[in-house]
Amino acid sequence: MRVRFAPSPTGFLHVGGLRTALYNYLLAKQHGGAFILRIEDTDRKRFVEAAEQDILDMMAWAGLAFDEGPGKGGSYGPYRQSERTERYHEVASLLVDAGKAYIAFDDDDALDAMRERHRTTENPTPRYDHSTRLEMLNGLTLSASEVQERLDRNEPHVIRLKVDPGHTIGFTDAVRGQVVFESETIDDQVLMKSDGLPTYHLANIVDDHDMCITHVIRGEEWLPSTPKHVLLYEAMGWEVPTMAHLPLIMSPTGGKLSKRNAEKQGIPVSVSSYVEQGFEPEALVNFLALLGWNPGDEQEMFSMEELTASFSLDRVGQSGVQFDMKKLLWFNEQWVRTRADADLADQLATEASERFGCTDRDYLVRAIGLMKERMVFARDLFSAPYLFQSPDSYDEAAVAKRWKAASAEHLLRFREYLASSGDWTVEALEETLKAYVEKEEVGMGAIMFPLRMALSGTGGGPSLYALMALIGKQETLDRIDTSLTALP
RNA sequence: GCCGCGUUCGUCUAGGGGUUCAGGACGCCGCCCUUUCACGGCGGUAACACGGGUUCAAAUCCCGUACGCGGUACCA
Repeated sequence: MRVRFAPSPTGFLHVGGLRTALYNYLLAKQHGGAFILRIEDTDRKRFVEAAEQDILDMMAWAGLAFDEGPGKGGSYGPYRQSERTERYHEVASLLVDAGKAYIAFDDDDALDAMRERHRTTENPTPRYDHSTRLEMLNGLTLSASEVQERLDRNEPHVIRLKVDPGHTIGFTDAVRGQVVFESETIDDQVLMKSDGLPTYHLANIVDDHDMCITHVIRGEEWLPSTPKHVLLYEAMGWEVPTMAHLPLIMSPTGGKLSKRNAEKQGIPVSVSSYVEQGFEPEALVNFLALLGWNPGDEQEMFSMEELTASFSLDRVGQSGVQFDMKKLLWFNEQWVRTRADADLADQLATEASERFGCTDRDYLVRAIGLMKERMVFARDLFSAPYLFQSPDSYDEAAVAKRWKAASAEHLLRFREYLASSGDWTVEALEETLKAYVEKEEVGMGAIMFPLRMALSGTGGGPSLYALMALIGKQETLDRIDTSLTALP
C-alpha cells in the first residue's frame, strides 16, 4: 500500500488537511506501506512562500512522519510538482496524439463571451464541453496546419480533456460505494494551463500513477472531479487507484470550515494556531481521528499506536461533520493529565522562571502536581500565580460574599497555631487546622475561607494544606500578615 | 439551474429487518464526595427529516419530497 498526502502550498496547513494526512498515515502504517508527502505547487498565483515549511513543521508536530517527500527523498521523486513539469507535458502530448485531449487557443475574453452567449436562468454557468467546443478556437475546429502555425507563433494555449458524451463513468469509492456520473455532465477540463503548468487534475493522476499510489484518500470536495481523473487513467491505460472521499469538516454553523466562517466562532483553521494555543498534539490527533471515523466500540482515548491498530476506511462516515471545540478541549484536558509532572515541568520551566523567577525544579514539579486536575492546557498552571508569589489583589466578589466580620480575627488567631507548628507537612497542617476548629468551636469554613483568601487571593483552588506545604512556613505567615493589612 | 454526496440526541456517533419505547462520548442540568475550585462517582435531559411503498415486522430495504453540503475556474 502506498498513499499520499498532497497539499497545495497556498497557505498554512489547514486542520482538515491534517485529518486527511492523518487518515493516510494511519492506513500506511497499519499496512506497513509508504506514506508520501507531495507538494502540489502548480498554482503560481496563489503560491505562499512559507507554506511548505509550515506543512512540514505541523506534520512533524502532529507526529506524522512521511516515508518519501521533499527534504526526505525517495525513489519516486522529485516530490514537488513544480519540479516535474516535463513529465506532465509528455503525458499531455500523448493524450493529444491519442485524440483524448486537444489544444485550445481561447483567451479569457473568448471564454467569457461563450458563457455569456449561453447563459440562461436554467443554465447559469455554461461549460466548455461537447456542446460548446465546436464554437471555440481549438484543435477540433482548426486545421492541423492552423494549429501548428499558432503554436509556431507561440500563441498562448491550453490543453483540454476531450470528454465525449453518451457514456457512464463509475467507480467504487471505499467510503461511499458505487458512484456514477454521466459523461455529458462533465466539462472539457483544462489539463495544461497557458503558463505551461498542469492543472491539479493532470498532475495528480500522473504523479499518483508514477509514484505507484494505491489508495487516493482525500476530502469530499474532490468527488465531483473524480470522473475526470478516471477518464484520464483510462485514456493512459493506467489502473485507477482505490478512491476514498472523506466527509468534510464543517463549521458549527454549517458550511465548509473556512477561515472566515470558522474563526469568527473561535475555531482556528490553521494547525499552527492550535500549536500556539498550547494544544497537545495527541489531543488534536485523537479528536481529528474521531471526527469522521469511529472504532465501533466505546473507546474514546486513542494514542497514535492505537489508532494505527484500529483505523479502517469502512468505519469512516459519509456525512459532513461539525467541529466541536468543547470536545477538543476535553481531549486536551485528558491528554494533559496523562503527562508526567516532570515532563510538564520541562515544558513550563522557562516561563515559570521568566514570570515568577521560579528556578527550583522540584518546587515546579510539586506545583504542577497541585494544579494538574485543574488544567485544560499545560500553561493553565500560570493561571494560579499564587503558587509562586503572594497575591497582589484579592477577589472582590468572593470577599464581599464570604469575608465575615470575624474572618480577620480567626486568621490572626490561627496564625499563632501555625507559627508554633513545628512539623510543616500536609498531614501536620491538617491536624493543626482541625485542632483550631475544635478548640475555637467554629466550622471549617470560618477559617478555611479567610485562609484561602489570604494565601491565594481567590475563592477556589487546590487543597490548602498542600498549598501551605508547598509555599512553606515563612511564606504562609507572611501572606497572612499581608492580607491582614489589606482586608477589612 | 445542473451534477454529485449526505440526513439517528445541540455535537461526534453505535446500531444496517425482530433481542433497542434506540447505546456511548462531549456539552448541559442535578445529586454524592469535598474547606473551596476542580477531579471523580451516580443520575437526568435529548434523536431515527418527511411521505409513500416492500414485509408478519423498518431507524434499518426501495422510491419520492424536503433540507444540508460539495462541485460547476487556465484554484487546489
